Amino acid sequence: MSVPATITTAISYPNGKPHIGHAYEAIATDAFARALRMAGRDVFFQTGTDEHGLKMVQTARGKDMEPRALADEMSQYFRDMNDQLNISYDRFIRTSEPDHYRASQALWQAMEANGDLYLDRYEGWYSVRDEAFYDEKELVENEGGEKLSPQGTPVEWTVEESWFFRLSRYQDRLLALYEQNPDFIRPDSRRNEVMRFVEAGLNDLSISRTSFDWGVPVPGSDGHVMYVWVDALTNYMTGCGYPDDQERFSRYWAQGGDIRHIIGKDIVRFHAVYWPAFLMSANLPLPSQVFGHGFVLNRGEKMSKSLGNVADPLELADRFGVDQLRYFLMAEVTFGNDGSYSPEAIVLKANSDLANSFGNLAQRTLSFIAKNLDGGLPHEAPADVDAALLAEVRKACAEDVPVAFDTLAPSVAIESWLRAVFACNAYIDAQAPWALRKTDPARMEAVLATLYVAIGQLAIAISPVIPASAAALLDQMGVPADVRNYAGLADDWYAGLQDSGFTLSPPKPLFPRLELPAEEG
RNA sequence: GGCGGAGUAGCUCAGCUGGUUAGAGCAGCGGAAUCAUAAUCCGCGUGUCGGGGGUUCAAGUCCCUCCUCCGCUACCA
Repeated sequence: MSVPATITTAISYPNGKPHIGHAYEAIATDAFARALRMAGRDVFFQTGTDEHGLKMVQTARGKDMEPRALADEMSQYFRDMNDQLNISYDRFIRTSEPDHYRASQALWQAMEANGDLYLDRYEGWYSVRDEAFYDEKELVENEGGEKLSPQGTPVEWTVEESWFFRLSRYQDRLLALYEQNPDFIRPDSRRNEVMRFVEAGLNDLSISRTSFDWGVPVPGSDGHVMYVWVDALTNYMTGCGYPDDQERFSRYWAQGGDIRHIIGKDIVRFHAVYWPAFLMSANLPLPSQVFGHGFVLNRGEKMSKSLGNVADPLELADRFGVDQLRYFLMAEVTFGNDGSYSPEAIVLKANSDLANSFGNLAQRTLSFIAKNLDGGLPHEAPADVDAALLAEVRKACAEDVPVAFDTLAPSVAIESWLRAVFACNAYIDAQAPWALRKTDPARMEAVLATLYVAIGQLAIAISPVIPASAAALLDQMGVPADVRNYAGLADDWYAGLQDSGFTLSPPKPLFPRLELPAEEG
């Protein structure tokens, strides 16, 4: 039996609608999860929304709503986005759910039992708008002598009773964790940053609030709700059955298990420092990897509401196609680096790779078979060139692509795959079955059979990235569902398909050519 | 200020512990083919590898320095 795999996105804070960054993370994680399943792994893939905290309270107040009602409404947008982008999550978690309250409180009590929590006072200049305390020296004054935060928001001297977590105790254990597990934080640039941060010394962390009540209540401490990050991070374990479902928990959140968090580079510290410290304190297993991916920029610029360049991922998916968008983001952006997108870039990439190279390869091959063999499958009679092509395709699909996905390098996976696609196009041109049709029909069939197998392999291999299109193609080709995985690449499904008397219908193009967008106004 | 990353063909980027004429994709130019979604295939790059200096028989690849961009972090009290 293979080791179970747990993989998660960060949970999204739903005080605004999803933007392309949310879509990017969901798509990447989905591709990894699908690749893991294709490798035969028992996968648990979770995403969801992080609904507590002051900002939600304030946003709700602005709309004259209750926080919970706002969370209900906004969370749905994220669920819809996931569904429309064909994200194969096993659970969409909401931190407002009862079992999550239970998990958060159990974690809290475990940390408390370990002597890591204490009650103290937190005081300082607090900005309600920023939800943050500032040092005196960070403040600026306006003309009226009123003190403002660096962001220009009003601050007031606030004294708040707060629970603290003894983060300072965990410096050495965290550093040992990073040193013993070089892949715990990836990419390396993020790992370096975190290590420097921890080496510089850790302060205890304020982990409760009394100024609002939209959160998980601190057990046995009336008036306190948990700091959002304590409750947010716990979501990963909630979905794994913590604390009540021991069987499930030991399967998906086990010591030494394969547990990966795919998150944005802006929240690496919470996942790579606070989270393992909480878990150490509670005596629970740690995740095996935290991957901080980059941001997707709009034409190289960071998206912001004031610039008016916030992209709606569903609009892009509508316009260009879900799989086209997925493919673009996975192929064009090196995972871990920032990337850039524009409608032109999406169109260019989708057309050249999907429509022209791969889609057209399938179309020209399948329609040739449908026309010239009445849809009957061509007979194999492999010559050296045929075997060489299949060996190349198989290596790409069964070795290079899975390895790249496993190291969370989708652009590398796609590069290998695309090379194999190019090889097929070169092969069909060199073999020219349209010429063989009159001169050597048997050889023509051998060439077409070779291509049929190759195209099937390619479709299987790329399905984590473009699941719907790949499935549609495999359906057209009659490739059985049970070989649509990495093990199936070694299976001789073609012979079986031929024996079954399968007939190929005239194919329809998979990826319509996209139009270059007119000037955006 | 400290630490770290990045600066390679028009564009996006590969180039591991230094070693044949510095690579890929896209775009561009020329040709072939016509089965196919006017798609495909073949051929074509005189690139100061950010500037300068150094080490070495040999540096994009190591050292120093400078410039630009980015990230993390600390601070001017």
